Amino acid sequence: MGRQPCCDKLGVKKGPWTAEEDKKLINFILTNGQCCWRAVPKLAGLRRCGKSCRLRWTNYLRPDLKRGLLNEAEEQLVIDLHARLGNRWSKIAARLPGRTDNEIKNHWNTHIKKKLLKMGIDPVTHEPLNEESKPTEASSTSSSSHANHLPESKNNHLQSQKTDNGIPNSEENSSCSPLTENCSGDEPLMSSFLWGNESIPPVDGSWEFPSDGLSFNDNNIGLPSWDEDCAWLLDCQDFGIHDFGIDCFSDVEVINTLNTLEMGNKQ
DNA sequence: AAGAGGTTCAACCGCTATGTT
DNA sequence: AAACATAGCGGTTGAACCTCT
Repeated sequence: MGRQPCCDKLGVKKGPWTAEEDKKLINFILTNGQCCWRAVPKLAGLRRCGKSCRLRWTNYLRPDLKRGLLNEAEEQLVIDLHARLGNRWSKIAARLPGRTDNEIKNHWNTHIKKKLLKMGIDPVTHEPLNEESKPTEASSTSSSSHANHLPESKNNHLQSQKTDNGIPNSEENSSCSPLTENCSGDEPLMSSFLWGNESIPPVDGSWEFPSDGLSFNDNNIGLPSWDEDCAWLLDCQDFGIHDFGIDCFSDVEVINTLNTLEMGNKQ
């Protein structure tokens, strides 16, 4: 059809990003905001495809990203949402603040799939693998009644309940499932930070990022969305690792970003 | 200690959806 | 309405890392 490639293949670098490239991209986006990814590489002085820049930013450099493995509450939420939405990773990720679709997809394929299989649950249909499948020893520690928790999935998987705007109504069904019941878990600090004393992840609107741009939790910092106004970011120019727009983000966001940058600098 | 095999995850690719002209 | 441009999504890949023998 003669459609142009997303970028000029000649002279476009591929493969892992260097700390220097990361810095350039971060600096550019903090200065100019997210717009026109196709133009970003040129303007930011990167020999990368715009697509690659977008991916790097959304999956790794965004200041609001959480790092590390999903905790059990998040994992359970992913399972529940997957039961309703299927492999719509971006939709699932939209319900988990600070997590990316890529991260969730990877976690699903490497951890959750196996976990479900071990429990005798088909990770695709969320139904028991066979009528008489019995949970293994290991799985019985997680749940002895996981099947009871999943039936809702069956129908919703094919015909997910959606609100008027297309967002599935998970709130009303987000009952604490067997896995979640175990979520006292490995990361009590993280869990308590994320969900407070709740065993159910808060899937309320205040945590949601609008699809048209990042809007940090305005309940606590009252920042404009990135699309509304990026002027507040201008002071972040020429940042060093330790002056990365500290005031702009919540503590965790700042820590995440600093960690990201510092990790990058070690490469 | 070292090699083999398995696992993880960042990044890429191709496709689709949506917006613009 | 058609053609094109761009953003975003989901599947796949491959290098780095880990574990086992």
